[in-house]
Amino acid sequence: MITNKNCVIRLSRYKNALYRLQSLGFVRVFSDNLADAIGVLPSQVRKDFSLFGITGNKRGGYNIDSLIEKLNTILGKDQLQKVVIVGTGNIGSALMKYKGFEKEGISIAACFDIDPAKINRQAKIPVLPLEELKDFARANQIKIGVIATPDVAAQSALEMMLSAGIKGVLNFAPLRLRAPAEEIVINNVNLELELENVIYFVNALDKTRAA
Amino acid sequence: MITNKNCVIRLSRYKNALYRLQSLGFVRVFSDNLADAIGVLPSQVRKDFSLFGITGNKRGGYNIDSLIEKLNTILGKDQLQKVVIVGTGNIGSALMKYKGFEKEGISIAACFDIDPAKINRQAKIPVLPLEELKDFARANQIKIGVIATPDVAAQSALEMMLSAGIKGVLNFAPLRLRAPAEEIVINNVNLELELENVIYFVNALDKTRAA
DNA sequence: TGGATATTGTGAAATGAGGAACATTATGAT
DNA sequence: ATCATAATGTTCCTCATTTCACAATATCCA
Ligand SMILES: NC(=O)c1ccc[n+]([C@@H]2O[C@H](COP(=O)([O-])OP(=O)(O)OC[C@H]3O[C@@H](n4cnc5c(N)ncnc54)[C@H](O)[C@@H]3O)[C@@H](O)[C@H]2O)c1
Ligand SMILES: NC(=O)c1ccc[n+]([C@@H]2O[C@H](COP(=O)([O-])OP(=O)(O)OC[C@H]3O[C@@H](n4cnc5c(N)ncnc54)[C@H](O)[C@@H]3O)[C@@H](O)[C@H]2O)c1
Repeated sequence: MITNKNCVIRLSRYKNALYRLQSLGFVRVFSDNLADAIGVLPSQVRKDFSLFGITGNKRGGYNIDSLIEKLNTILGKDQLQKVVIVGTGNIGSALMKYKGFEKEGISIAACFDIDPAKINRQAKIPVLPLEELKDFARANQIKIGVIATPDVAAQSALEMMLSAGIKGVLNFAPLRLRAPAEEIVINNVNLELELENVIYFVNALDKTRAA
Repeated sequence: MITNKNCVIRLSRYKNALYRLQSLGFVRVFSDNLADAIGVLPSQVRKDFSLFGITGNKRGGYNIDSLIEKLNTILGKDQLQKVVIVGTGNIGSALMKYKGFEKEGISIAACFDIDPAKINRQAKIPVLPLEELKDFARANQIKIGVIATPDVAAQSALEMMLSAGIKGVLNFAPLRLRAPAEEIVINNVNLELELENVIYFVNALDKTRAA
C-alpha cells in the first residue's frame, strides 16, 4: 500500500487537471502536459502512475477518460462519499455551505453540535444533537468525519466517531488527537500553523535579504 | 536560511506544547517530553533546535520560558502580525470571526470584497471594497494576506497583493497561483484535497485489510 | 568532593522521495 | 514494409531529512 501522502495528493491534482483538459475537448494527454499542469516533472507523473499500476501507450500517452476513471477508483470517488461534521461553528458551517464538495462526489450528510441553538432538523443538511451521531453514522454507513469543535472537545468527538464506526477524520482542532493508527486515519488542518508558517518565511526572507 | 517547511511547522508545535506545559507550572522540559507532545523522536527535537542555534543544558534540559521566547523570535511572533483577508465569504468570515488568532499575536486588520453587500466600515474588523486594498496595505504596512475568493478571482487577488507590497499569502483557492518566488511566499490550503486524501487512505486501508 | 547518571549536541548512517537517464515500444511517415 | 521518432516505464542516482549512536558534560547524590 502507498503511504506517501504527497503522492496521493498529486493524484487528486492530476485528476483535477484532467477534468479541465477533458472539458476542453482533449482526448489524450502526455506526462509532459500533466507535469506542467500541476508543477512537477514528467518523470514524477509517470512514476506516480506506475506506482498505482496505471499504464499508458508508448508514444500515445494516456487516454483522458480512462485515466480519470482509474484515478477516481483509486481515490475512492467511484462512489458517493458521505461525510459528517462535528462542530457547527465558523469552520463547520463554512464547510457545510461550500458548494464545491457536491461536484466532487462528497456529500455532507449531517452536522452535529452540543449547542441546542444550532440544532435544525429541517435544513437540507440537518444539524443534529451530538448524542445522535453514533446512530446516524451507523445507520447511514458514514466512514468519514470532520472535527470542527473547540480544541477541548476534539478528543471526545474523535472517540465518539471511533465508536460510531468512522474510519477517517479531518481535524481542524489545533492539537494532536490520540487514537490507534490501525483503526482510524487522521488528517490535521491547522490554520494557525499555516499562517505562522507564512509569517516565518516572510520574516526569514527579509532577514536574509537584509544580511 | 532554513527552507524546510516541516521543520518550521515543528517549531510552532513545540511552542504550542510549551505553552501548555508552562500553564501547568512546569519550568524545565526535556527533548523526550516535547517529542511525546508532538509525536516525533527526541533526536528530532534536538536536531531542530540545533539547526536554529537553540541550546539547552546537558542533563538539565531546556528552560521553558526562555525556549518559548527564542521560538517566538524565530517564528516572528515577537511583534504583532497584521493580516488582511481578500474574499469575505464562508472561509473568509470564518477566519475573521476566529478568536484564536489574537492570542497568537495575529491581528486581522481588514477584509476586502467586491460584493457591495459585504462592505462594512464600522465593524471591529472592517470589510472594505477591494479597490482600497493597495492603499490600506501600504498605509498599515501589511505583509501578510489571505486569499479566500472563488478560484477565478484568486490570481488577480494575488497580483493586487503583490502590488500592495504583501510578501506572504495563505491561499484557499484550489488552483496553482503564479508569482515570482523571490518576491512572495505562498502557502496553499486545499480543503477538498485534504478530504479526498482522508477518503483515499480509508479506502486503501479497507482494501488492504480485505486482502 | 567525587563519582554515577541522565541528557544534550552532533557527526555518521539509514531512509525515502524526487529527478535523470535510457532501454523499450507504439505510432506514423516514406 | 521499414525506419525514424516520440513517449512510456523503470532503473539508477542524488539529495534531503530522519534516525541512530555516542562522546561530552551538567546535575544530583552519597
Ligand atoms: N475559525 C477559524 O478560522 C479557525 C482557525 C484556526 C483554527 N480553528 C480551529 O477550528 C476549530 C473550530 O473553530 P471554529 O472557529 O469553527 O469554532 P466555533 O467556536 O465557531 O465553533 C465550534 C462549534 O463546536 C460546537 N461544540 C462545542 N463543543 C462541542 C462538542 N463537544 N461536540 C460537538 N460540538 C461542539 C460549538 O457549539 C460550536 O458550534 C477549533 O478547534 C479552532 O481552534 C479555527
Ligand atoms: N468554504 C469551504 O469550505 C471551502 C472548501 C474548499 C475550498 N474552498 C475554497 O476557498 C475559497 C473561498 O471559498 P468560500 O466558500 O469562502 O467562497 P464564497 O463564495 O463563500 O466567498 C467568496 C467571497 O469572495 C468574494 N469575491 C469574489 N470575487 C472577488 C474578488 N475578485 N475580489 C475579492 N473578493 C471577491 C465574494 O463576494 C465572496 O464574498 C474558494 O476558492 C473555494 O474554492 C472553500
